[in-house]
Amino acid sequence: MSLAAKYDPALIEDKWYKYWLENNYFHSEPNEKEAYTIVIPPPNVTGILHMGHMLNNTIQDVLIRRARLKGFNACWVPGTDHASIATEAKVVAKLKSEGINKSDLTREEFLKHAWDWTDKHGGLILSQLKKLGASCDWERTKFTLDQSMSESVISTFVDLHEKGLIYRGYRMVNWDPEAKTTLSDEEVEHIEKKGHLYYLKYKIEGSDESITIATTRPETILGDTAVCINPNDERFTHLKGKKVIVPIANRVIPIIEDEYVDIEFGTGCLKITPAHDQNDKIIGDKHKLEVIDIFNDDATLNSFGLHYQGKDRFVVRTEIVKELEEKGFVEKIEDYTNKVGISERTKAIIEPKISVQWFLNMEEMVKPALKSVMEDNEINIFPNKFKNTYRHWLENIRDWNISRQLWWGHQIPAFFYGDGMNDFVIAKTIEEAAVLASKKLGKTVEVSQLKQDEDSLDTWFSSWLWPISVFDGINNPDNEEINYYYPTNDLVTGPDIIFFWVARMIMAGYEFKKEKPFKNVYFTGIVRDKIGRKMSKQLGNSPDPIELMKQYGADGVRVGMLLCASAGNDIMFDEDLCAQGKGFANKIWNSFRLIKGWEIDQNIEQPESSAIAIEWYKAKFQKTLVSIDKSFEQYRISEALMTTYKLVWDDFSSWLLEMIKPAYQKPIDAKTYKQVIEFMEDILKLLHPFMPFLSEELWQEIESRTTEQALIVSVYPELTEYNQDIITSFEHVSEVISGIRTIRKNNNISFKDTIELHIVSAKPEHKSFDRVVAKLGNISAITYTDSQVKGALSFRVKSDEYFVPMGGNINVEEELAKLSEELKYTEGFLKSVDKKLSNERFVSNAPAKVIEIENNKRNDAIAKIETIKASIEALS
RNA sequence: GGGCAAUUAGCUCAGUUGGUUCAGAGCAUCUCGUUUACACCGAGAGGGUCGGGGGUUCGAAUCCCUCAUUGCCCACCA
Repeated sequence: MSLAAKYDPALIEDKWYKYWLENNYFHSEPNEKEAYTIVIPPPNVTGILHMGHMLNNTIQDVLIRRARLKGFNACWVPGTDHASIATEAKVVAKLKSEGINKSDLTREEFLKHAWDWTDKHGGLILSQLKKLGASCDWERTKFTLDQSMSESVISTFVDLHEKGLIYRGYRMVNWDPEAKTTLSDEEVEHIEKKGHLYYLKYKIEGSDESITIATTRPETILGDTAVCINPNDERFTHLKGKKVIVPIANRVIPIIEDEYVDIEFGTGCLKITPAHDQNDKIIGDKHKLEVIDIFNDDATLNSFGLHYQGKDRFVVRTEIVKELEEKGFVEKIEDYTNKVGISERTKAIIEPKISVQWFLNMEEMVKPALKSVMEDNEINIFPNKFKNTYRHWLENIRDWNISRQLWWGHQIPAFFYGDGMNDFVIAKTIEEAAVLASKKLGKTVEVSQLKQDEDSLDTWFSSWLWPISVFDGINNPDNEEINYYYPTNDLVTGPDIIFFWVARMIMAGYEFKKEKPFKNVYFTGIVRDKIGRKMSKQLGNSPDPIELMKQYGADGVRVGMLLCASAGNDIMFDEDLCAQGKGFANKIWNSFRLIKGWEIDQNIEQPESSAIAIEWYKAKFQKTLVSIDKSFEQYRISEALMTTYKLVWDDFSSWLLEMIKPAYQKPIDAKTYKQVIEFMEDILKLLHPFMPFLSEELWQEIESRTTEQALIVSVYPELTEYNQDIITSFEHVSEVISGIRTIRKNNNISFKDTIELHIVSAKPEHKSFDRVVAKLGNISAITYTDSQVKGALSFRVKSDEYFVPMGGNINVEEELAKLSEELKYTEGFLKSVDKKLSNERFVSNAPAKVIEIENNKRNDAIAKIETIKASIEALS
């Protein structure tokens, strides 16, 4: 059967993916082998594949496939995350487009819509991963809202509450007015925003005097309950104990003193709005100030907003400034840039808001998580630099606000029997809650008298259990699977979720399993475009991975991604690299085509050149194998790929195949052929993790295989001792061949014309490669001589000299010029080495080894100078 | 405001304890080549005072100081 001249991925990718699935190669069950486990960072259930996923999952698949080949029981657990706020926002938007308001629906009705949406769009991303070739154990696919996953979440909530770590608190939290929910501190991003600093005059009560405060948020004056000065500020000493009148609202509020106020900033005078600013809240609490909340949940003004009631905060800002100006309360307005918090998900500007929320006390939980990473090296973080980030966050951690005013998620298992803030019990079910409540109150409480908390839990409160809960290790703590697969081996994810997810998984691991969740964390870079911008929908600079795969093949895109994914750096993605990946696939394909096209003759002897070529390649392959292993150990995956790339392209295709290639239309000897096929097979094994489709295709093309013999479940090449001398020897030889090619090129000698080669060498130690040199240089005869050849072209490798006789038909001047330049360079080199060696301090301080090296350099240079001089003489 | 990282060829990056092969790789560029696997090819070539400046050392891309630029993280200054 003949192969097409070009590799066409479209023809084979689906075929092999189906084949792998049908034979259940991705599936893992606990057995006697050592486990190698990765849990996928679960993508949003309704999300679609983007370049970040591509990178992330390609790396995971590389690791998993490699582990499988290396004989581990490889298990890659896939799944999706319900992504409460993101998904709920999508559903709300969709309903809105249909004219339905969330507020008009009951919780049950809304959830019905959300599940419909999830069923319709959910899982798309998983099928996209299949296109990429991801060898996940699909039978294990989990969703964070699955029954068992939800039970895990609820039971850990109950557990933490029993331990006294979960509490309800009336606090200032981050409020997202668009999603109408609170957010954890981690879900708030800070961006710089241009705005203004407004200087507003407040009249002193019973006086004509006024005091000027500076604010960036003039609309909040309606919630002011004090004006604060620094007690040490002499400018305001006379105002101590007085009261001021809030403009427009005309409320009378006190002037208070607190050293918090920076005398230097603004006017040195600060308005206090405890309901809408974190710091003001603290000061307010300290001075027992009244709290006036002027906003509704959507950040429109409420009745405290007076005639601005019902209008949006930013509309009010503009309008109130106008009114203040008209009424003469504005002293001046300056341009001012400050940081504002925005919601990570909805991008809405965060409103600090005081409300009752659920919190998890992190103080104790942080300790084992810190220790395992920073002290015990139980968990390794790559790249190392993220350890600092990790530590800093954990050391400064604050309690985690885990409640969200959302419906899509795990409803908090708190059941209220009364209206009081603490009139609740925590239980896994409402029935259990009734029992508990009865006990607590000393009277029978019916299920019907209980009302469950409306709030849901933060999405991360479920995903932090992921490595445990996917193996049902919360509900069923001692089951076979959790014992076998946990702790997992590698976690591959982006550094942007180090706090959200990674740190919390580590905490959960120690809290609920008393054991780390994974041994290694590998943080990929963030995928950027080739000019360094983060990929985003808004910029439209993110290619569609599915389209890319159509264009370059999944293997091509995988290679393209990995080539630019150098460890520890952001990824500057350039589509050209996928083209390179595709080109590489084609190269491999054609190497195989060449081999496959040979006719085999059982009766011919193996040529000498082939025998030595094979010996050399064996050594080279082994050496490369060591280097690849080393790269993987350090998660230098792009390096491992590049090493493989060069092995295949340069060593295997350009050198080995050229060396053993039979003459045109001549057969190849059986011995060489057999060996080359084995080499090809080993190469396919190395390539498989990177390029699973192409490698499996060629593997099966070599000969027909049983299902047990598929490449995906074959055995990785073993490390053996190798001959370094032959590698060194060949390095010399390849320079010789290169020299011959240069001579041919510079003198327009066609490759079809044979030439002769004379060698002057004191120690002809590379003789064993002479047949190879002859073949690749198209040389009719190689002769060793003692003296320079007259009328010949020459070149030198180390201290050996090579002559191509031209029957005197050469440009003597040109040759002389070349030689004298080489001489000049070598003499200069010798001079510098001599200088070094004549430096007493160098000779007395440098280690013996270094001095020996310098001496060798010196001797080589001297020998070379002699040969060049001899050549010059021979020419002139 | 604090911290971390980066700065090496046109681009993306290696360069492990300072000392063979320390100035490298891949891509791109240029020249030549329709040699019988592959033009998604082959052969060859050019290209960097290792961000600037100082210092330590016999010796620095590598260690120290300083400046500059960029990126990221953290932080309640109105």
